[in-house]
Amino acid sequence: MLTLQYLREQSQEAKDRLSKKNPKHAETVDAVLSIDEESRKAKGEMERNQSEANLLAKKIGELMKSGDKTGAEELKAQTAILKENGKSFEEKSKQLDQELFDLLVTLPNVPHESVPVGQTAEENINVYQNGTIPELGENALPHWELIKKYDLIDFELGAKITGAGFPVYKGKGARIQRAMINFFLDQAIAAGYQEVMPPLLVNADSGFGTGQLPDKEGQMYHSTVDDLYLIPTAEVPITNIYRDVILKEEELPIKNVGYTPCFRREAGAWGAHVRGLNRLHQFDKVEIVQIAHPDQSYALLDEMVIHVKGLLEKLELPYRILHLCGGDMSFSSALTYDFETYSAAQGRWLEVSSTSNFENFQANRLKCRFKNKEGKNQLVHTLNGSALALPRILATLLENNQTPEGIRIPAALVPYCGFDIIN
RNA sequence: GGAGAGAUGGGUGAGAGGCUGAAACCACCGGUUUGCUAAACCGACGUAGGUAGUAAUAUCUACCGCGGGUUCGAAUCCCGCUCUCUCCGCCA
Repeated sequence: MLTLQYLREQSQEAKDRLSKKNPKHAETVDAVLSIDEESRKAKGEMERNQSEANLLAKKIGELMKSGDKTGAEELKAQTAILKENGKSFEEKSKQLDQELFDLLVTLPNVPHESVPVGQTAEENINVYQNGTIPELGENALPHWELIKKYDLIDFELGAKITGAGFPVYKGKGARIQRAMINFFLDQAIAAGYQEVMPPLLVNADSGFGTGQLPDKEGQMYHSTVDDLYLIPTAEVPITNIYRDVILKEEELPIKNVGYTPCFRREAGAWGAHVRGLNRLHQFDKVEIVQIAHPDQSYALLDEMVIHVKGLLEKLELPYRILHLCGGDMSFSSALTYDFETYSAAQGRWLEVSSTSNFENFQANRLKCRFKNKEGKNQLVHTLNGSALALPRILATLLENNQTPEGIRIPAALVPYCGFDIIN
């Protein structure tokens, strides 16, 4: 959620930048500002009224104590009208606040000035590419065929137990999952992240804190009996650790890493290109999260990018980094880099990480602040990135590393797997 | 699941309709003292929002788990909810 202060003080800049995401937002900004003004006026009236009532109540108290009952009764009569007015002022103010809030939550984060102009994925800018794309030849199999051939994952079995998109990993398929999780966690810990293992279900407050609610409710599994949501990413519980927290400046940056399964309904997203591991309802991901000083957040974003690059290079996978254009960015993000690996048998780039700076957009909802040098509470910046999401890494790894003898495991993973080939 | 107790500022903890935005103690911060450290003493010390001012600041409003209610006036009384603790039951 954008801060009112920013919209008031930099309304033109906000409008210009929001137009990169969608030109319609400029109108919303104007509407927000006009309601804000109205709301402040209403609050002023309400507070003056309340101030008068408080004063009278005090006087009545004094009269009662000195035994002047009739004087007290006279003043009491005067409070009736104030009370009546107070009610209507309060109602009006509440209504305006609600309107303001309802509009404010529809505004996405303001894109960073470097964000490319564009509406679709085609307009993202390829800022980096590394690794060699293997020549697989005629008989190369897509990962869903390889999975069958080597009996690594059973999609039908998962469909029987739960439904489509809930795979059952078996044998070396299960072991390589566990290996990747441990590898990714160890790499993050070595880079200075503290591991956390958060709950997999969250309440509505947490969903709001990171921006899943109220808008993207349909993307999460919802247990209505207890009003809890299955997490779509570890970002939600981990970032919400810092909800309603005032940190010390010297505690920043906070770096957390966590492995969790992620649950996504992916409503409406099913269609072409979702075979095999390309899109699942449940998948595993290691997520890195940072709570940062605003002055440092972009330097830390670069650091996160370097971390993710390191992982992909250790896995020996060809990848590229996209600087997302305004129209392709998520609601909460100010700047996002997507990492894609090239899955050679499918001949496609697959998104395996999304690494973003949210600036104070999430922090404003979370009320996560730090006490700055002037002793004032200031919103932190939040960042997060996948490091990494497993299924498409596995898909790429299987496809790119297939040989007549079997699937070669990259050296970095061998100690974690306990085997160096799947055959 | 049943019974009981509780939730107050960074922490401990008083307050039981008006003198309480909240005692006291501890921590933190600033200062005095000091060879250094410590101690002692003095002072400041919650959050959010509005208004005035370039600003330091002043002033108003709200907040004692959350949401309602009673009252001229609520941390304090009443109702609902959430959470914590203790005992019993069940249980990986």
